[in-house]
Amino acid sequence: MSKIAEPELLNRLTQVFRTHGYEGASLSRISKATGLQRASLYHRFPGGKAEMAEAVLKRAGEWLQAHALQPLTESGPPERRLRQMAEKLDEFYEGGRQSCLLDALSFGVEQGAIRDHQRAAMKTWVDAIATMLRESGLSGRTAQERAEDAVIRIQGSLVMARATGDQMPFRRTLRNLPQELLRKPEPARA
Amino acid sequence: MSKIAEPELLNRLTQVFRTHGYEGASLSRISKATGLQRASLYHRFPGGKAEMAEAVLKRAGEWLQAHALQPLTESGPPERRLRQMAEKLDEFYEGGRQSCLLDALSFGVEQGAIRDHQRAAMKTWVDAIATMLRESGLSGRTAQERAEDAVIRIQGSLVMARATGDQMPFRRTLRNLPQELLRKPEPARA
DNA sequence: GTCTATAGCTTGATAGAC
DNA sequence: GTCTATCAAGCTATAGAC
Repeated sequence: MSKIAEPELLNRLTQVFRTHGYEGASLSRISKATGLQRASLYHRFPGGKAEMAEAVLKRAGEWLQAHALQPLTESGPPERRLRQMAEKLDEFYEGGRQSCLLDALSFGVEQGAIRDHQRAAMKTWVDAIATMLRESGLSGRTAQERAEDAVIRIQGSLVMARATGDQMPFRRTLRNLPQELLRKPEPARA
Repeated sequence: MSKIAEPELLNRLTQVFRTHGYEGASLSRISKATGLQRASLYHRFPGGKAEMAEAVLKRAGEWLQAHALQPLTESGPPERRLRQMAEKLDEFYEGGRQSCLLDALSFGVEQGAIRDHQRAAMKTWVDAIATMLRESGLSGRTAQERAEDAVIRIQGSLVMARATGDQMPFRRTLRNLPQELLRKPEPARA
């Protein structure tokens, strides 16, 4: 009878996929984490595990867009906007304790809707930062490369945090991000 | 009768773990990739999949040490040594087409020997770069942070390459690494 | 909308022949 | 050292009661 609220259900699903990856996110684990039996999960997600992963990716993308990327489009000093993004990312990844779904779901997933969604999410993220950097006066190419660098550093520091159990590199990366992205471009070397 | 050579066996095992992660590396897939039946695999690795993963990690660590990190300790200009490391990493990760085991095996693996091995490997890698940067005149703290940054960027660019299918960010990261690591430290801002 | 029960396949792992 | 055959447990997914 009582229906578990969708947001909380997705939160718990997200947690499982982040921690165990796609193949490791068995229905047993999902069932235990959500408190729903297998059949109930299939009622909510007729497409099974793949649909659950898609829903989780979709929701994460929406959260990131609404909370981390949206501030980039607002007014105010560029550095401040980037700090707001960093703040939200720190929250999203729980200071480095949580993995990124774009990484966790990149193993053991055949090409299909999930992979398409991942690719699009990565592009959206990079584009949002690049657009903002261009508006701050950087050239198109520099903006694009630095935006990619930003996402690369975030992803890499999450990998390192997971491998070492140390959150410091992730937090330092977030802290330094605004200055690194906005620093004056150096002229090409001889 | 005929025994498959250990190096080639480990090559194929590595390939499977890199592509599918730990849980996705099923014995069926491993069997198909190596041409050995389940029972034969258990003859080589009595500890089963966990022992295979450990062997693969051990070998990858040795390769990295011998080919990518060892040049850092040799004589010659620091930038040249770093370029040699980058060259070997490009080879190791096949220009970004291959994942890092430290990432692939960080999902769905409980704490134990594999995790210990990962943590140690990450530390060895960072330390080798940091030592080299200190010898090049950077302060201990700057050297440590930049070494962490280097590994972070490599890992992150591999994640991005996998998510987008584009190798360019990975190659650019490797190309810029030497200059980024050796650049003159900026004085702290007001 | 949730449940129990179950189908059918795949998993990691083992026994024993050659 | 490799194989075939097999096991119990796990897996995803479904049927049908409430």
